Amino acid sequence: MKNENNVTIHDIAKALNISGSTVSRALNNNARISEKTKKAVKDMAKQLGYQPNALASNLRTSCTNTIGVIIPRISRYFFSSAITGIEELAREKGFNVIICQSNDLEERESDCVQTLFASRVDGVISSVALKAENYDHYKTFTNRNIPLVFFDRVVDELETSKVVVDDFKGGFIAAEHLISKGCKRIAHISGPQHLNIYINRLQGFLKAMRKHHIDINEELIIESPLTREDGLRCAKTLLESDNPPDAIFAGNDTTALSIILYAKEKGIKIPEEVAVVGFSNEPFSEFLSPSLTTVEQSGFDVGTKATELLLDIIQNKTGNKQETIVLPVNLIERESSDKK
Amino acid sequence: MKNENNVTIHDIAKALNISGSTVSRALNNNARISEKTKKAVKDMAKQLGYQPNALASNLRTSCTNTIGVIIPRISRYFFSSAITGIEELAREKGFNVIICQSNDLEERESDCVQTLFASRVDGVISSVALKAENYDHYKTFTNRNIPLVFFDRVVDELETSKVVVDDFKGGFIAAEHLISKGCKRIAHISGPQHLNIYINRLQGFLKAMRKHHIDINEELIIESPLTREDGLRCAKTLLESDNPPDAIFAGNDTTALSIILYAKEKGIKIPEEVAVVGFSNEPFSEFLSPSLTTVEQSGFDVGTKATELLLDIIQNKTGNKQETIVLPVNLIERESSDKK
DNA sequence: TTGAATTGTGCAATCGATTGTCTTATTATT
DNA sequence: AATAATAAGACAATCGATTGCACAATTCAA
Repeated sequence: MKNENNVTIHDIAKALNISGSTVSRALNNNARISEKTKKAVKDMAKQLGYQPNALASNLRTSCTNTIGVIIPRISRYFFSSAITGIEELAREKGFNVIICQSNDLEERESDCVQTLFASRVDGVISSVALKAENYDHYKTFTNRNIPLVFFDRVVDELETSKVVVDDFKGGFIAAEHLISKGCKRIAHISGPQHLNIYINRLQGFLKAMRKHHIDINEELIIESPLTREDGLRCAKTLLESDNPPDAIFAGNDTTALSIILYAKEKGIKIPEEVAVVGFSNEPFSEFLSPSLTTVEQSGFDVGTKATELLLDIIQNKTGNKQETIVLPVNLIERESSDKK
Repeated sequence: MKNENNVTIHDIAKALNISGSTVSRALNNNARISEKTKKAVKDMAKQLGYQPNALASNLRTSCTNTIGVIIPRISRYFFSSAITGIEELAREKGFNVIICQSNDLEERESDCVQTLFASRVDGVISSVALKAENYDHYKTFTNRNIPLVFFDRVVDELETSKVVVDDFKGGFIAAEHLISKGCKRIAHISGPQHLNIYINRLQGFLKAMRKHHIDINEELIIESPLTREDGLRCAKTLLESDNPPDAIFAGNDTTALSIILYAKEKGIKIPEEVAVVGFSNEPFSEFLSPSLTTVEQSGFDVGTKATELLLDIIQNKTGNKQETIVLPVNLIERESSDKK
């Protein structure tokens, strides 16, 4: 039917016999416009079906009301829930969200930065790629004073605000839980040690071990990219050794999954022979058999908090405060560690 | 360091002592500009670190190189993989993607439409909300000739191109598989019958039953919103009846999951007492115990195909061809139906 | 009554890239 | 050599909203 929707402020102006600038000001509730005029303008706008042209406004004000998000992959539950949190708050505040996936690759991440920059986003929320070791591309934002907030996988060398979960505590309670179950030889499959989250999980783990005076066996702490495949390698290494551990704290649920599958295949009993704890509470962890004890972290909360921080910087020009917010974690006890 | 990046085509023009229009045309490879000039312009652009201002360009050309996506929820694997497919292709072709979640609610979906429309997207890819029964809000796009492509959950009353998987065949092979395993009393938990995908799954199921001359018992076909909770209700209804089925084909994996959990709790053996087949091949289905036989559908492929279609309409102005593309499905046989 | 203060609007430039039309330079045609 | 045809580039308007400044109308004080 109506094919045209090119109602501009000038159409409103013409209809009311006033100027475009007055219409603009009226719509923006500028104090210099009388209430009477404002009402007239708004009524007419509604009547004509006026839709502001964001493009024009953006060009003039050079802000796009859009925030960019860079994440490793959207299909991981933690990240998709973070996005849900980000979107919900952002939309409520009138911001659009553009999402880019790095696929955990440095090069892709660099592309994302370029894309978002070219889109003139007003701010960026990011969780860095696993395989990135150089973060210079983020300077595209920081050099231009485009607000940047990291979450979960954060980078210390970049001075920005950050939102993380309490990985240290997560590692600590996971280890303490296993200790309380009577485990003595506790292994930890740790993630890449250039990422703070894995450093913290490991440190929390070590702290619990020391607190309870349990020997820390270097051989039982291995580093892994924490993929499904490498999890299998780790499982093999640990479970087929001469002196296997009686518990494994895996750096994430995916690795814990690999261990459970491997143990099942080899007839190794979980939790009797080896107890397992993961990290993240991925949706599948509940349905595994045995179901997986894991440390829960809320992607949604992390996303929401990061957005809150970012919008504050954008709207209040608070500058990069370099705040770091730590959100709580908690242990979800399930069968995989349920030794009597 | 450099805080300013306001290099415009006019800066390039000034540096080379030519006009802005020439620079613009040179950068766009316009035929009216000599190769020599083009090279000079491009070199200077690089040298000055020129970044085109998409806002200005968008305003002038009134196309934003952005496509909008409306999905029920990003955290469902099928949809997040669809998005991965959409994004990958879209970015490759120079388009940005804005994602909105309807949370399966009609009202939210309507909001998404408004948001995307206000963002002046060049086209939209959508999978409709489960609880939507009125699709008038989509006319915001169709009335304005904004290309629209549906995927998976499509709406027949709207005349657009569509991408679906072969739900009919999926239902058919699922049922035939159960029949081949010797099941006689086969139940089907079907989804909302205003959505074609669930109609088709049911019809495929019925066809297989008829083909193999198996009685279709009305009591064994129940409709459900296919949530985790309602799955439990269905499990109860079916498994606690006087004459329970020996197989259940669930409309999705979530419902199949509920059945498996319920059966486990009640000590009902799967697949011996009741075989179960799901639909979607959600990531968790592989790890369930017993692992779940299911019909695989590639979200990635669906997303890619939908994007292909949409971009074709946008770029070639092919109009709404009302093409419907059907992608293949295949059965993944696992333990939950592995009767000997 | 006059000048100052206040209030409400209009004018016109602006954001940066695009594009129809016009101008000049070059080449081709006869 | 003269004209037509073509090529290469310049000019200026344009997209639609915003905003500094100018200006008119109204109110107020003295």
